[in-house]
Amino acid sequence: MRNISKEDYLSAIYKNIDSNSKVKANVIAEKMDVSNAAVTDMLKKLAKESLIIYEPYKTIKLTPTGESYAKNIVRRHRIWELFLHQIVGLPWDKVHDEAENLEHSGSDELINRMEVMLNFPEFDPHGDPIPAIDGSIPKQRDSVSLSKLKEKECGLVVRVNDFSQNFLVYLAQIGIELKQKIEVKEIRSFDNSMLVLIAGNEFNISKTLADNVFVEIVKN
Amino acid sequence: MRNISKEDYLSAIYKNIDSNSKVKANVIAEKMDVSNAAVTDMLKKLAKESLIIYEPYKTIKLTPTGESYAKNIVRRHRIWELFLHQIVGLPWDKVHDEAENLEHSGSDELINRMEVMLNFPEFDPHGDPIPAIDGSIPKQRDSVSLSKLKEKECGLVVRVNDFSQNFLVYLAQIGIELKQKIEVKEIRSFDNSMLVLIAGNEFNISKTLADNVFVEIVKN
DNA sequence: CTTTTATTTTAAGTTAACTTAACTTTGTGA
DNA sequence: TCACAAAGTTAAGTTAACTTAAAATAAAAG
Ligand SMILES: [Mn+2]
Ligand SMILES: [Mn+2]
Ligand SMILES: [Mn+2]
Ligand SMILES: [Mn+2]
Repeated sequence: MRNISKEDYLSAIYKNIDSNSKVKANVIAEKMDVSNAAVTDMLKKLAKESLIIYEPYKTIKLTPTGESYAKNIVRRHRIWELFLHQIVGLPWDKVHDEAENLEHSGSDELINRMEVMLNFPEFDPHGDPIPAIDGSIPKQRDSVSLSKLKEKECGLVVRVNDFSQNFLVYLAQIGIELKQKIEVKEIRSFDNSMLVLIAGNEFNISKTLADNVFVEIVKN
Repeated sequence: MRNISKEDYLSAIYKNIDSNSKVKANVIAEKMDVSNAAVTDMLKKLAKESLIIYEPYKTIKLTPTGESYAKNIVRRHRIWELFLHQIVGLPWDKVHDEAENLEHSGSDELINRMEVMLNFPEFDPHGDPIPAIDGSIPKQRDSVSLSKLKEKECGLVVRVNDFSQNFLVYLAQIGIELKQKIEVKEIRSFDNSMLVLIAGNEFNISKTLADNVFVEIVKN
């Protein structure tokens, strides 16, 4: 049977690898909300199974086996998210929590079947790429944080961080969704909040909000 | 978070209550493939939570709370089964194993939403009743085991035991599905096998097979 | 460099869910 | 009715996944 705990650790490791494909144990402890000691414990187990490369006091690296294992879990998670969104009609702010459990259930056969139903999708409801069955990752469009745009610039929403359910609910409320066009009208330099135009309506958004929305810059 | 083990015990207890609403610990151990000692252990925990009534060496009974808890799990299981069958298109022999894991995931909200998508279904793909959200159980049509029919009698399939995947695959192969009409042409008394007519084709079926198919007797 | 702080590991202990082995209770059938 | 098999419990031990507290190491800062 699937080992939920190990799967969650591996996927947390995968999602937190830095530019040097390394992860600090520290970060994992925080993301998983467990003690550092628990992480050390698990790292030893994962290393014993050759899923990670681990030496005391060093940063963690995934082995090729570990990486493909991790990618498979991320794949399951994101396919579930998209399935729940598109087929079941769950709003994008609810899919992450459901998928967090569902990712550990469902045979590969079921996951693949859902992938077919969804017509081999490349991105989940938040714009994150869905690893294919062969481990390849769809290329994402070049994007920058909305907070990087200058006045008068325009962007198409490519991805949003699903870092808080409340955040996603609010985005939906003001009309921010994938592919939506956003124009920056004004930037207030004292707090970096922005006045933006979304589908004909103006909204004032905080720096924090803008930081977590990623857009592809477009003309006009 | 949901407690998978406890949920599986409760649902096993529920599904094995006899005519006196009692269960033997023994039976649970077998169904769950664990030792009797493990069952005793769990029974104490469930009793401490007032989910069952338990006294050493006596048979088990569900409390009202325990019963509604158990029914909820059965409900989840069967809604998942039907969802996988109708929406995802999984064959009826595959849905049980998937649902066995999925039944522990998915918020109540998700389960209810699937129920709506399925238009408040009353029976799962094997003809077992799906408890409603209020705990009520759809009434099943009067049925008898196919093996009870006499020569020349006819029945409509109302329910099948999903006791083996292989069994379900074979049923599908010979055209036995819910609502299918079956006519008994001949019975061989030496082994109680039957020659039956299903959608224009004749098949010889064993007593064991007939034992696990339940039909509503009809004229003609 | 050396001190301080942050990170990581080790040690010891807990809890849930199991196991096997030994013992107790119950129910059956000669 | 009593002997014995079946069912159930207890005892002792294991494993996975955690905890806190203390010790070790690494990184940062003066
Ligand atoms: Mn998870
Ligand atoms: Mn997502
Ligand atoms: Mn289950
Ligand atoms: Mn079923």
